[in-house]
Formats: sequence, structure tokens, C-alpha cells
Amino acid sequence: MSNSKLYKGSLSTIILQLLFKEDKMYGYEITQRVKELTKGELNITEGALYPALHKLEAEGLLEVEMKKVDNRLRKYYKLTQKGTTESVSKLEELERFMQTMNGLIDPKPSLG
Amino acid sequence: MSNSKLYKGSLSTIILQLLFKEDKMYGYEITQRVKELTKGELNITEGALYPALHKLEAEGLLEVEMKKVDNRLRKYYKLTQKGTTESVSKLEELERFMQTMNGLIDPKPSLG
DNA sequence: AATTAATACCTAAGATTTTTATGCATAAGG
DNA sequence: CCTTATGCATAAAAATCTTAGGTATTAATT
Repeated sequence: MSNSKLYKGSLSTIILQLLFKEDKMYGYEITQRVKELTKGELNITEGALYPALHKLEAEGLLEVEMKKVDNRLRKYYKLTQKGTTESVSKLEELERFMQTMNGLIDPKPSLG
Repeated sequence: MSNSKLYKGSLSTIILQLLFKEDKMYGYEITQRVKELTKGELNITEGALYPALHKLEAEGLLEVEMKKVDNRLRKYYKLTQKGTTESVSKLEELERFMQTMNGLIDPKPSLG
């Protein structure tokens, strides 16, 4: 609902970035955290999130730890070493991308 | 080549934004302009561009004017009234998205 | 003169990512 | 008891992009 099409392609970056700061989170928590941090602007659907988490895990960027809380099972994800590295480079890529987009929508004349 | 996955979903925004400033452009020109404006960071493939242009035209956001230059045919695209409106709202959406992403990667504590 | 690169359009198969629509199960609230 | 919230998951469909072709003219290189 009301999800910007622009968000496409940025899901794994968001996941890695959250885990970089939070150390460990479970899926449902991620959807709620994103909703809260973006004031409802971004709503990650579970149909997108879980496959994305599984893929990141398969790539060796995340590792899993199961935990039972209130008799309900949670799958906590945290970055591996490789995931930490990737998280940093994805952040740089995001910043580069945003600069690039800014350059497109608001071209600065070359200095000099 | 070397295209950020983040760019997915932003192609139509880019097209509309270029046409907003340029008044009229043809397809090949758009690929070159983007490459130039982004210093090679973004390379729009023709396989992505042409279907996107056709879709925007079908949606009534662009209109076409054929022109023969050097015995080669060019399809010039320009914004319709509706396309101009959409261009503005897409730009706002992009700016909102970038703020949102900034809020995600660098959460500011609430003031007060 | 012949070949390659650049200009200029196009489409179709495949890959990737996301939405939509489900399903299951436990806990809490009305 | 029934609905909402929590918590996981998958599968069909839609959307978007890459890759890999195709056609044709003009300019540059060999």
C-alpha cells in the first residue's frame, strides 16, 4: 500500500543497514521498524521480506538464530563478517546513487 | 553494465524529468544525455528505454513527433499536459523517497 | 573499398524483484 | 467466540530490467 516504486531494488540495502546498527532482528520486527522509521512511508510486505532474507542468508551475508519468546518462534538474523562488509559497500552504493539522481534532477554547471 | 540495482523503478521518473527541462528529446539522445549527466554512472539500455517510452506514451504522458535528420528517422518525445503534472509529482516522490532513505540510514532522534 | 563504430529505432526471452493472495499457528482483546 | 496482532512461510502473477538479438543509415578507420 502506497509504496513508492522507487523503493524497488533497495530492500536488501535496507535490511543490511538495519542489521548493521541493530545487531540482530527478526523478520516481523523489520517490517515494523521500517514502518515506524519512515512514518508509514515504506511498508515492506512479508511476501517481499522473507524471500529476501532467505536469499541474503543463502549468500552468506546473514546468519540465523532461533529463539522462542512467549511460546512463539522467532528467527533472529544478524550480519556475518561478509555481510558487514557488504552492508558498508551497499551503503556507499546508495549514497552514490542518490548523488547521481540529484545530479540528474538538478544539474550543476561545471565549476570554473 | 555497472548499473546500480537501486535504479530499478526510477527510469520513468528520469525520463519525465529530462523532458520537463529539455522540452523534447529522442530515445537515443536520452541514453547519451543520462550517461553524460551521470559521468557514466548510469547507462540506460535501449531494451529498457524504448518499452518505457512506449508505456509512457500509451498512458498519455508523452506525445510523439517524427523528424527526419540526415535521412535518419528520429522520434521526438515531449510531455503532454498530463505528463507535465505527472513529472512534477514524480519529482516530489523521488525527493520524498530520498529523504525517507536518509531517515533509514541515519535516524535522527526526534527533536524536543 | 571494406570494415567497424556510431547513430537510431525495435522486440523477445529470461532473470530478478515485488505484489497479491494465501496458509499455518499462538497470544491478546473485545 | 471472534477478531487483531504477532510470527513464519510460499506460490502465482505482475512489473521491470538485462541480454541478445534484429534492421538501417552515416561517419570513421583501416
